[in-house]
Amino acid sequence: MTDYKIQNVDAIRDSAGQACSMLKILANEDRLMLLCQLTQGEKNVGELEAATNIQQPTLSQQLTILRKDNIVKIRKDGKFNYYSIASDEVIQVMQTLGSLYGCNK
Amino acid sequence: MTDYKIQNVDAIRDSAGQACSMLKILANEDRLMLLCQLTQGEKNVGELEAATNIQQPTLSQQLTILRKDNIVKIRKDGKFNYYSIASDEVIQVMQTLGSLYGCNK
DNA sequence: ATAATAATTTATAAATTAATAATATATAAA
DNA sequence: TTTATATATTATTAATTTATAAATTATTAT
Repeated sequence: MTDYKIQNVDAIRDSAGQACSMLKILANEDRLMLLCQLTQGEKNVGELEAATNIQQPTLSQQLTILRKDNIVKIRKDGKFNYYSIASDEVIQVMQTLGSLYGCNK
Repeated sequence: MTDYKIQNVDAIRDSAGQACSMLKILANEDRLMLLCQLTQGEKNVGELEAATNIQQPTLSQQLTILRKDNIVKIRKDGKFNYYSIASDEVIQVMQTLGSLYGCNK
């Protein structure tokens, strides 16, 4: 190839890396469905199950992934576990996606 | 679980599906780097290689994926292939990501 | 024609993610 | 304290994605 000017490739890759780890988590239909629901506010697992038709163990699994990456936070109340979105970045991306695909309507 | 009201789950899943197929393509560090570059305008493969340090066959492979999903379009000029972003949705998402992580600066 | 440059394609192994089923834990009600 | 409900965890297999290397095509210049 010809010689072109190289400018702060590492900085760009670093940004891309950060954005990418978030996108990898969003890039799953179940998780996206769950986050869609949570953009409307806190919901417990049963509510999420009813709103998404995702079977319970799968749902719990995906919530665990979201929890571990600090995308959502949990609040326990009796035998119910309530989830809500914890990441401002995710809220913003979900907003953009919602306006493009209507997935948070 | 308790019984909750179910409303248009299928419609939401459909939206999530669409958004998800786009996110799956963005959720790769190399592809994201390339799209970052292309938000600045059309670039040929050599320029993309220099700007990203992605080795050429990998780069070509990822561009093929982006092309097949109509995320980018190609313009051939002599022995150079110029790429640019073809999807308005992707432009919007990249813009949001750029404002959050600075990856299109 | 031959060589050089720009880019793509193909193949394969390794790694990651998703799908599914079974089991376990925690809280509350009977 | 047994039972039911809500939720989480673990294990296993299947599928998808990524990484890497080798070979090929296309265009231009010599």
